Amino acid sequence: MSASTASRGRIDKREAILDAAFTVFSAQGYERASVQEIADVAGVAKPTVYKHLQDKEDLFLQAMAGTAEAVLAENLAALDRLRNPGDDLRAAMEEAAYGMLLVCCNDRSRALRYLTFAEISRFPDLIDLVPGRTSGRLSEAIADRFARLAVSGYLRPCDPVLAAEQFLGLLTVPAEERSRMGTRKVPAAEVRTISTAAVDTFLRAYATATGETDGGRQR
Amino acid sequence: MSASTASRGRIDKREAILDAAFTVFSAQGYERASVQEIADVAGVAKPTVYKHLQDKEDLFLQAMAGTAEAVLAENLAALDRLRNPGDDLRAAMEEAAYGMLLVCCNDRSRALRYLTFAEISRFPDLIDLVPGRTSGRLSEAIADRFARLAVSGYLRPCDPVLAAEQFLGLLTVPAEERSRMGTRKVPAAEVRTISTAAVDTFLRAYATATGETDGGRQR
DNA sequence: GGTTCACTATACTGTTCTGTTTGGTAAGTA
DNA sequence: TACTTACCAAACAGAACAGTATAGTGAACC
Repeated sequence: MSASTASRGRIDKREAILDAAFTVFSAQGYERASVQEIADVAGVAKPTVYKHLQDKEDLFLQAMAGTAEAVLAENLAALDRLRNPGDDLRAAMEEAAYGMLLVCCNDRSRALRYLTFAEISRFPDLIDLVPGRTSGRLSEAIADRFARLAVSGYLRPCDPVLAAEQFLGLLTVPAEERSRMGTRKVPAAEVRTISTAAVDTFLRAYATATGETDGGRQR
Repeated sequence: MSASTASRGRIDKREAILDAAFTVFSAQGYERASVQEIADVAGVAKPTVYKHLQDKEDLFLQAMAGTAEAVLAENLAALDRLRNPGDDLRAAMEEAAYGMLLVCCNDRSRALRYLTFAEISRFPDLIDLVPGRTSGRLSEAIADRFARLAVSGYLRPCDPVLAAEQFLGLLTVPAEERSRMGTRKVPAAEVRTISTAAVDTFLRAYATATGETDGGRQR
């Protein structure tokens, strides 16, 4: 169990390096982050990093792409609650919204967003790599759900793409505002309140009588 | 009119330096930006920069604070249209929304936002300096307007702070999504469409019969 | 036993940057 | 004329870092 014997796995060092890279990059930014520190955090020597990844840029892009993929998967999992809304559309939307907002508020997701903003001008490839695979894809997926709901008569006829973007706006902006740029941990109860309010506002604007037999009012 | 004779103003070199600093910082990021390049862009020698500003950090923070102040002023000017909504609340909101969204979409405003995200972890002071003075103050100002409108019976009773955040979400998220991280110039007509849609959704959710005698429907 | 492979630790090269210093120029004031 | 103030261009010291090279270790395989 000594340190040297712990050179257990072989190939998964690459994973450890990419994880450490995302951690260090998100804490320090691309320029300030040093490959040596990433190696230290990964528990690996610097030349090992260069054996697995081409250079610092490659390291950064791979780490970002991997994290984006993971965050998107979490969001889509939460959204899946809307695939079979059942007879209570509001309840289904609230669950999905709460799930997605929890994902958006967690540290990794926020770090990914901030890092993308930070480095987009130096790495234009990030456009397709990150927002294209997270907010963009998520927005499309929500639009798909809304289109179905409109066809089924739960929502009034509307542009589903715009509706999806607006829904995300109702959801994320209040949460982002209250997190004070990630320095304040938004408590789960507040996340719940925000997502409930987002669904309420959205349904007041988009629900049909069919979809909201309770009349679209709440509380 | 030679270059040397152009050493016209004395004190406004500071202004030129801060302007150049914001330009270079927003293009390169804090770490990558070099003081030498900022001096070149400002048309000034490097030691002159250090005569006016303490060090690179000071240079950065002053440039950010100044830009934040300017952006907030533009936003508040657009919002002022809501101070006397007149008898057509929808028209007033559309004008205010369009004005604010134009500000949010311009290059300087976007650069300010992205730079803040980028450097927030290295400069925690930015929290009070930038979002505290732009989105935060703007959100408060909108909440003030909404509170008045609710008291006057134009909007239904609601939490004005949350309503303001939601309104900003409806407005900014669709625009941000379509700008593809600032790489796509959103045409003015699309900005108009987005702001109209934001107001429409907002009023469907928040307007009273008093406020929208046309029944809250449009098109 | 010998070879290969993945790794470690350390050190080196070349570059880049900050912040300062030096020496000199031009304008404004007494 | 002498003095001050603001500026310039160039060079400097000190530090940091990317990426590579060197030398050595331990396990797996033939």
